[in-house]
Amino acid sequence: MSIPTSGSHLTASAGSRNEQTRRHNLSTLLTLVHHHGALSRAELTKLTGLNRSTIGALNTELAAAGFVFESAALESGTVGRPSPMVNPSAGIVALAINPDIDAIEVGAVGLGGKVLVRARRATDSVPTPDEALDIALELIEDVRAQLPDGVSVIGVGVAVPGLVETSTGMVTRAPHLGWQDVAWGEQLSDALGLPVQVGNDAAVAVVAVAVFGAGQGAADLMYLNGSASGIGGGVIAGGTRLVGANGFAGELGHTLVNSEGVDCYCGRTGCLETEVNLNRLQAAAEVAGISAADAVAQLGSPAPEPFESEVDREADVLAHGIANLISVFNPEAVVLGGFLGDLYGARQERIRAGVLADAFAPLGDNVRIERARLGDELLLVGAAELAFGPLLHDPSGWKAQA
Amino acid sequence: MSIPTSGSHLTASAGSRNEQTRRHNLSTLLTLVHHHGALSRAELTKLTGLNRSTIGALNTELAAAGFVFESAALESGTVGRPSPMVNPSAGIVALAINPDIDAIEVGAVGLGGKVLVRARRATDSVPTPDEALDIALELIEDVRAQLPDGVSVIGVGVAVPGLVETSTGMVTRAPHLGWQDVAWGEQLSDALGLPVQVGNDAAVAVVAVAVFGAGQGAADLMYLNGSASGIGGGVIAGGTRLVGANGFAGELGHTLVNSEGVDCYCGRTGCLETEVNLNRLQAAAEVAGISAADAVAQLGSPAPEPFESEVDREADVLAHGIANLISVFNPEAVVLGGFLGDLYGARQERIRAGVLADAFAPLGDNVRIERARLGDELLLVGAAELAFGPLLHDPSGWKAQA
DNA sequence: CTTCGTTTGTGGTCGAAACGAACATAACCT
DNA sequence: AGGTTATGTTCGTTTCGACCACAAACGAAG
Repeated sequence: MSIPTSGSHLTASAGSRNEQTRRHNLSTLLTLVHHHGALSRAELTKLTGLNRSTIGALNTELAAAGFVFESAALESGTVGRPSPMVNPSAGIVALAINPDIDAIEVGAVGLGGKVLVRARRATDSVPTPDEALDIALELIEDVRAQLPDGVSVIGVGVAVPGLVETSTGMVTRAPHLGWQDVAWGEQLSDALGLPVQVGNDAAVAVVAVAVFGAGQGAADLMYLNGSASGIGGGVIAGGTRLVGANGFAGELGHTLVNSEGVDCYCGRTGCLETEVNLNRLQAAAEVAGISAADAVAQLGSPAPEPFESEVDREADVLAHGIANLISVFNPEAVVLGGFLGDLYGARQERIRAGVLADAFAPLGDNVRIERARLGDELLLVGAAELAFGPLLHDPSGWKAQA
Repeated sequence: MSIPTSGSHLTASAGSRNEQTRRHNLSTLLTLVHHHGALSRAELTKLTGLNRSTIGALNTELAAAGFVFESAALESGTVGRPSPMVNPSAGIVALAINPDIDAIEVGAVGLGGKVLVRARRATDSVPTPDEALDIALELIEDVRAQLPDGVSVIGVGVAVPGLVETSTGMVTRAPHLGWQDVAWGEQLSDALGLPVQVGNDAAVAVVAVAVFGAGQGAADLMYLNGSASGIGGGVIAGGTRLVGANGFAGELGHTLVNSEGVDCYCGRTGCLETEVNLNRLQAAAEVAGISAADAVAQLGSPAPEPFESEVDREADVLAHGIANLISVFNPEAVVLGGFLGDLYGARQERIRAGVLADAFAPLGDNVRIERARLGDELLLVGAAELAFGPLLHDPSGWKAQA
């Protein structure tokens, strides 16, 4: 027996130069510190397998560029010379924007993934692209004004509820916003003079979950988010987000869960999102004398029929759907956000048991099911991650700007 | 707007040494030549982006090790000095083994993916692990005897119809063979004194499809294979095989296609494999006066009821199932093998139309649906690829043995 | 309480590995 | 013969690791 080879890329192509090694190592180091938080130099040496000298040199370069700073060692209590900590610099900031149907939200996120400043403006109606752009620019001004002196904004990440062409920043189709073929990324970039990355909100969220949220550390992860507009989601497989040939992979809301179910706008019948559905939950709540607005809050406590049975039904269908997807992806963790998280909170045992009963024998046993943790910061953190991408990928290319 | 970042690994960790560059480049070159076939040095230069000098040096090293050989340039008809071709050496061979319920098959596959020699022995009953091992060893002796002098066997790849622990070569559970917790890989390795890699047959097949078969060149690919024992499959996503946390991802035969369907042994109801099923097809054939053995052959030609309707039904369900999976994976190509390939051959338009009608709007349009091409060589080529893995990953590590 | 050994880790210099640039040359077409 | 495309070789640059000297913590012995 020898080296296992699974997981290697089948399509080899790009050659590697000598200087790419440096780029890769700088990227690795900065990414580690950004995702994991402060790490000692000794820990970095162990994690990367690189030589102390090399770590030292790389570190000096990152510190000189202002991306990290060193601080005194923690009081460890162990023998030996203490190793200084390498911290992500909070002076490096990404702006995150989330235009949605009822509000525009903007945040400033520091390297390390902490949200430093937030601003939100509710809108009376669904904003047009131009309105959203104007509001976003105003909010950005507010946010930047609140940032301490000396921070440098390295870019902007946008999370849009719709299909996005990531390479151009074009919003191809955002049905809930009513946007179509809008070059929002380019317009924003022109107005700000900053690089802008645009992504789908679910795709952005799953990255946040994987890097800073409940899915931290899992290389294989499913994220399902329930909102008024349906169920979105995303998948991390082998440490990489599942993208698909056209960037549309991971439409988990449209997996079949009940052939006898309700017709879905996607043209099919009995999709997960038509069967596990916030509107249906709220409708049942109102019949039971609970206001639609309180439906989610009431999930935990005993409630009159038909609300109780509807909650049970949705929990069962959700479990069935998760089990179905587990046999496809064999994930390490399943993270539930939005009202799916609330549903799970209220029917944890029922859903867990349903998944175990339904999933292919060995797969269900080891799966970690969890609620999303980052709450309303999820999209901001994820969008910022989009903006941090180029920096993390090639720190040396950014030295000039810092 | 700037560099797109999708597809990058979220979990950075391993540092890169200077010598890894060489390993990576050698690997890239050898993999290109192995997968793509003979390439000129100039083409290699363009594909890898490396310097001519470097390509020359790498090439010399690979040739010295005996993995490739140079030959005269093709008569191109273009101006300029002709560039010599770099060919995969057929003197480097991997052995491939496929123990199945009714036969053991062994093949010798050369670098470049060509099957050089095959041997097969049918068994009267399902072979025990020991029986299978003995037969395999005999067949291997036959095969090696037929190989020309001077070829070197670099390893063995095994495709097993069951769950496999790839790191140890342990067959955890192979229900159709009735094997459980068999250290087949280790036994084989001990008997032969060669490195042995064991993999699941579907996983192995999808790699063959992606590298040498109908899915060639597709970075996002779904493969579905129909056999008497059900529907197996695998997924290539972003150029890598979908593995999952425990190596069990891609159980595509157990996605739900009909909640009102037949109970499946997996515990659920209406799985793709219970609804699109060879036995049901054969049963319908017999009622229609066609022998079970001829059922698949009759797929193309008009046939009496109820066979005709059963074929239509299975085609429709297959289309529905494919559409469902397309919305999850957004693949570039879908490849159908076994009787699914025959079914597609007979009902191509119907299945295509069904997929288009059912799939999420933009996703179905671009998908290439194809029949598997490598036929009964598929598993051998795939298993050999398993054996080639370590060599392709690190050619310099193998120089000594050549 | 001081001292000294042990442990763990940093800093700096030097050498080795690997790739790219530049120049000279070779082979093909028109 | 001239233009075009490609190879081969030498030399310089980049980058990492090995090695040696030294620093900072703990703890045991005097």
